Amino acid sequence: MVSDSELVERLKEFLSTADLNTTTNSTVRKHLENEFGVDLSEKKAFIRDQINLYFDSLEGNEETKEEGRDPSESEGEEDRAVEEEEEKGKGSKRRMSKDKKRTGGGGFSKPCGLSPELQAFMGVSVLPRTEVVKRIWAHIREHNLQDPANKRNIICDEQLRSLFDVDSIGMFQMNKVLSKHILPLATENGPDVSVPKVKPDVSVPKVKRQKQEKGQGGKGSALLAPLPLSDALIKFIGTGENALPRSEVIKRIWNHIKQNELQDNEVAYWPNAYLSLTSNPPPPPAS
DNA sequence: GACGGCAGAACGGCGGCTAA
DNA sequence: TTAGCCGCCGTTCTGCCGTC
Repeated sequence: MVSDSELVERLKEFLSTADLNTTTNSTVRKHLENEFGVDLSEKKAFIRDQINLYFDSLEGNEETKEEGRDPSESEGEEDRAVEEEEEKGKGSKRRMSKDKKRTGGGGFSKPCGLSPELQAFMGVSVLPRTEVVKRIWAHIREHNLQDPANKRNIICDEQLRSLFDVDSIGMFQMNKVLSKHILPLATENGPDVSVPKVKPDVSVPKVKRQKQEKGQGGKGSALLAPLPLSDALIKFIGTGENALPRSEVIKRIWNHIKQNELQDNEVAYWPNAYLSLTSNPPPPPAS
């Protein structure tokens, strides 16, 4: 087996001579696979990281070089490549993902508790969802459990059957069923009782769903949904209505501010206490 | 035709953006 | 200021489209 250090060394050598405008992660990986004569598909992430590190180090060098350069010459090949990509409207996702790289273990990287069945399978009680999926796929490949006719179908062995309770399962269904085995970790304040999101109609493709939702008011529609009002707010509104959309409440407050000339230099000096929803509103300040 | 790149499905949470 | 919306994150493979 090839060591990581050997991989990195050859990767750098290759990148230093390769045409960076045409070289991709997979061409680098294939080159290394040919060179070492081994399958590096399991090293995909590692190779990608090393390529990113290589480019990061290049950018660092470029920046230091550019300090003494004519600013008009500072637009390097990469900038032009980015501009070209933007013109084509392609690659935005990839660029965004690099630029907006998130830190911290939120989302899928958040450690989760595992069901007893999954614990038995994984050998640990806490793992991030991504790691669970990764390990299951490693198990699938190791035992050759993919349906040759349709590699998206997984033929369950005893271990997987104990998890999924079926003889075969689609790769997407697998994730769905896995969610039953991935549990929120208990916090200091007790178990995580966060309310699950209301699931959209999964029979409709995601993009179509989004378009439909936009068509029905889309963004901001939630702001138009009537919300129950506090006693103080009901008293303030003065019409007896006990539920109003948030936007309507704010509109009426602003009407009140304007009617009573409570705004000074674009800043409403209406004291917060006056708007307090837990106490009787004091009279507005005398002008 | 070969190849590269993207979309799509499934999941939950974070952070930026938006509207009033 | 605030609640909600939205995109992204990682992982897998297939199918489609564009480019050479």
